[in-house]
This record gives sequence, C-alpha cells and structure tokens, in this order.
Amino acid sequence: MNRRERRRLELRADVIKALAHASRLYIVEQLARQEHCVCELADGIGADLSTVSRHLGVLKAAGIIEGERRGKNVVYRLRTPCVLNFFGCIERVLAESAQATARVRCAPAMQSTST
Amino acid sequence: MNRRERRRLELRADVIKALAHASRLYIVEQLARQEHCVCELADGIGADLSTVSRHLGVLKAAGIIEGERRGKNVVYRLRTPCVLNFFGCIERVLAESAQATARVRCAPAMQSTST
DNA sequence: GAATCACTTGGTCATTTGGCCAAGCGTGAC
DNA sequence: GTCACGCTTGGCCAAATGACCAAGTGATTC
Repeated sequence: MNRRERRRLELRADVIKALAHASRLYIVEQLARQEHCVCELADGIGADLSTVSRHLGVLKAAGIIEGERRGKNVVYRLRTPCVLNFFGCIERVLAESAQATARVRCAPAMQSTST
Repeated sequence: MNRRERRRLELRADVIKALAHASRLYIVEQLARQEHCVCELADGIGADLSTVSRHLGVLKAAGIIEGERRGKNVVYRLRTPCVLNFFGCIERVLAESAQATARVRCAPAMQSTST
C-alpha cells in the first residue's frame, strides 16, 4: 500500500466513519424521508441540541448531507441518497452473523469431533 | 428514537464502524480478489502483524470476513461481498464533494452578492 | 519434545470521539 | 435597538480506538 493508495482509502474511510454512529444513521434515515431542521432531529434522537449539531456537521463535512438556513431554522437534507443502499447489505451481514451464532449455539462440537 | 430502534441502529453502526478504517478497507479489497493469510496482508499494509491481526479481528467480529486455520497459516476470505457495492457510492460522494469545493474555489462570492 | 513459524492477545500509550454545558452568532419579532 | 429563538462552537471530560512491543498459543518440523 503506497502513499497514494493509502490516501485514497483514507478518504473513503472518512465517508464511512461519518456513517458509523447510531445517531447519524438515524439522521440519514429521517432525511431520506424528508428534510428536517436541527431541532426536530434533536427531538427524535433525544440528545442535546449541540450534540446533534455536531453529528450533522460530521455528515455535512463528509458530503452526505447539506444544510441551508431558512428563516430561523437550518434545514438539512440528504445529498447522496445512494448511501441508503448500504442498509440492505448491512442487514444481510447481521442476518448471517445471527445465523452463525445460532449454529454455534445448537452444535457446539461442530469442528472438534470429540469434546 | 426508542430503545429498540436505537439498538437496531447501533448494530448497523457496528458493521459500518468495522469498515471505517483505511487498513481494513485495504483488507476488504484484497480479500475481494482472493483469500490471504495474515502475513500477506500485513506485508501489503506495512504495519505490525499484531496490528493487522486486530484489524482482521474487527472485520471478523462484524461478520464481514471469516478466517480458517490452514496449516501454519490462518487464511481469511470475504464473507459478505455485497460490501463491495459501497465503494461506488462512496466515490460518488467524494466526487460531488470535490465538485463543491471547486465551485467554492472558483466563485467565492456566490451567495453574498456584495463583499 | 524442542525449535520454529504464524498468529493472537495482554499491556501500555497517544489520539480521537462523543457527550454536555456555556457562550457566541445569525435571524426574525417586537 | 433589543429580545428571543435556533443553531454552532469552545471548553472540558470520560471512553473508545489504533498503534507498537512483548508474551502467549497452535501447528509443523526436526
């Protein structure tokens, strides 16, 4: 992995990092339905307004959402809806993990024939 | 966001977190081509073997890859190749961000008509 | 069974992240 | 202008993350 490739992967990782938090996933889901002001999202999340504002800042910096002042409010909307496609795959990963766990639970002596 | 929904989003976030690192993205890309032992991946990344082993542990815990001992080696492979679909969208996000940056650079007085 | 190779795990440290409170800033209402 | 409202940002702290080295474990070799 040379310097150039590392940089490329770091840029990708930054976008993924922006999505790697429950509250930010909630925000993305809500904005997928319709645009929202900060206060509405903070309400839904149940965290301090400042905390939510920072989460929005992270998503915005990553280029996933964009915000616009409208009167007193700042209204955010999804800028790259393709991120919604991730969730199907994520669910598949989780489902397979759950299956594997179940398999282990039901057949603990799968590999080691004895003991 | 009730307790149940938070839990659901946290599970999703855990999978995404596992992908949110340049070295781990490198690993996923390599394993998409073919399976590899830890030493090969460590070589490619250029980090300590222990560090790479932990990265593999994170991906495995998330259910994205799986490993199998084969003689002296432990060989890892991709378990849920659908994660590769993420990258197209990520690149689009990055490309749009780059465009936005360029726009700002070329027209700094876009919104505020004067000043 | 001792040595060696491939990997994992414990210990430690520096850095990053996420949370809240408090203070600041921009906008609209009065 | 000044007040209130909505949001952002600075300050701070606790917890999580990522890195390395060193020690431990599993498997092959001799």
